[in-house]
Amino acid sequence: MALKPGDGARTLADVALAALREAIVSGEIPPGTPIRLQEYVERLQMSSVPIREALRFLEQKGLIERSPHRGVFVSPMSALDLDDTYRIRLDLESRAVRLASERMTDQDRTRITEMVDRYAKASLAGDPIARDLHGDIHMSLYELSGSKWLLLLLPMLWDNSERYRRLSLPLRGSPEQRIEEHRHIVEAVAAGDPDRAEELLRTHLSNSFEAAIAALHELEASESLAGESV
Amino acid sequence: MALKPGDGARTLADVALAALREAIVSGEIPPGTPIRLQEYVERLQMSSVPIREALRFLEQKGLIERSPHRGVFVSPMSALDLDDTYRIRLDLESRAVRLASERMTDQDRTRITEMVDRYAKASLAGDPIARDLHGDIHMSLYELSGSKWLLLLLPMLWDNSERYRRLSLPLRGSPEQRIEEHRHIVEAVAAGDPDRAEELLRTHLSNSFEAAIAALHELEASESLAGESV
DNA sequence: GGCTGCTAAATTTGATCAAATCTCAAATCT
DNA sequence: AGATTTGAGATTTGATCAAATTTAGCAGCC
Repeated sequence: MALKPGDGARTLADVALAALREAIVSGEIPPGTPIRLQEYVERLQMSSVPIREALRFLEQKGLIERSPHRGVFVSPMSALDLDDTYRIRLDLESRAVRLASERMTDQDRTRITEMVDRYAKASLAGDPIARDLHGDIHMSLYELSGSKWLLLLLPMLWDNSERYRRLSLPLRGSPEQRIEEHRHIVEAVAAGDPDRAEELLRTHLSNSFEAAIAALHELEASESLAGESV
Repeated sequence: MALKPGDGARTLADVALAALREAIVSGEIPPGTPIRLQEYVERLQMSSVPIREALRFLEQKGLIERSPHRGVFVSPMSALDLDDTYRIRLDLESRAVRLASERMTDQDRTRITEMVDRYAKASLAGDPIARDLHGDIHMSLYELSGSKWLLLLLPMLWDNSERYRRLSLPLRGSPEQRIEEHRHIVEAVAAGDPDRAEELLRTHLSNSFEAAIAALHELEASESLAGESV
């Protein structure tokens, strides 16, 4: 068992949730794949109850789709879905950084600046922890918005974006530009400049989107991704 | 049991979900109230398993909040939350009607126009079914957007808005204006005019927001709503 | 040959029971 | 007296087992 209750998670359902989310986001379980209870009972070494709770959660999160009495399936990926995800994310994440820009305390400023530093260091060193730190930065911006609903909605879109982003990772060049993009966004937020923060964020997301689209097309050209119609 | 699997719902968990959602949205269970498993086991005449699954779903939907080993609580309501909800809803629902405007088929046009007619009739007759039809109209617009993610995110915001809207119902005047607002929005969407559809929608939501704010202030003046900090 | 209906296996879904955790008040210690 | 510990009751959480549903294969029929 990779994680036990106590390592941040308080219940087995939380453990199952984290494991399933990671398996889906990483692409380990490809789109369209059915998630069989028995398989994860064995793999996660727990009964089906917490796993089923985690699946209900993930259903409303948009990562899986349920067909009653037939099972749950990893949500399909497609260029349309990617486009849909990013357009909405642009709207909401813009709002988030604007709000964050207007609410920053000194403590927030030092915390998120340090976070970017750690991310930069790990990314340049090729440390795989950089992936988590990258997520932490964006999550922090969501939190700093002070909006309950942005904090609920944006992680849903983030997780879906992340599925495409991981596809594009192998194709990416050096990390310097991406580090600078994050540093500049955070600086604008820390400086309390919503206009600049929003503009930098939009550019950043657009770049990220372009990279994902390219990776996706390359992939769709060869194999055809599982595309169950809902 | 109000609903059995077969009346639209395929599983008991769906039944529990519908019942709990309605109880929360209607205000029957006030904000801050703990939802005790045993109580709903008896009330819904089912074991705790499907109820727990429904609760996980509602948690990610934003209607309840969980405290591990302590229970789940109905999410608090506040002027800030109302404001947060409506601002995001304005962004996303605007996008939805714009997209819908560009995708309407003849079949869609007749279907949603008939829906507005039924809503108008029921509303003028004081038939309580009008409430459901009102929801159906907005849900249809979400669906017609063709966006998976809007269809996932907007009902979350809708449900939360609905909690405030129900508060404001007693204070409202005649339904004629609201009927016309919906008719005009749907006409603009059916006519394929995204700009006009968006503008009418924004006005409609703003009016709805104003009514809710007024009702909320009236209420906050007297009793204090349960306000657990998250 | 192709279609229909039946049976068995696999799987999801639900019920029941047991364990773990939290709450809160009474008891003990300083 | 005030603070800390302990223990009983309530509640959530998890495991196990049973029921219901779907699916796939196969026999029988037109």
